Amino acid sequence: MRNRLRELRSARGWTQEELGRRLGVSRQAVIALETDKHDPSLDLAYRIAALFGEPVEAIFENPHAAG
Amino acid sequence: MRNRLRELRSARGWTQEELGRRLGVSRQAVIALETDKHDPSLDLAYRIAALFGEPVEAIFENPHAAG
DNA sequence: ACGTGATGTCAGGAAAACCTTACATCAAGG
DNA sequence: CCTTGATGTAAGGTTTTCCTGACATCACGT
Repeated sequence: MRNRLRELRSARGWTQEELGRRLGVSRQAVIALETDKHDPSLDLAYRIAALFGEPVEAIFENPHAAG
Repeated sequence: MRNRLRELRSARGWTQEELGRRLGVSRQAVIALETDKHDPSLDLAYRIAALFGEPVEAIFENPHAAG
């Protein structure tokens, strides 16, 4: 699922390790998300949205969105 | 994670099996969500939101929400 | 040339989200 | 009483998400 994670992270000058620390996940998990290896759990998606102050849909593209 | 799945489903008069069919998951998956056995994947959460025409955050309570 | 930091990959494992099948309960109707 | 439909539980298996640890690369500064 396409996302703006790398864009949002580097806009804040954070490393993948720093982002992982702030989200409570490993650096590998961050890499897997940024490189589209897999999708986040809903709970992790909510933590990411809270951290960046944006709705989930604004960060992770919804492939089932209406319209 | 608390959610309004059962409320939204029964408001439409659907059975758990019918909802599972519309979402492309098993009846057990629907039960597990409604009874808080586990959280949906982000992709499934998006399918649910699209089906009911509401944002994800309006269906699944975000425990990390700001404010 | 050397070391350091950031990124990515790989291997192997743990945990959570899904699956199917089977069985129990309980309400409503005939 | 009996059947049927809706719901829930349980067991066992697959797939996906997330983990640690090790290693390769590449840019940068000294």
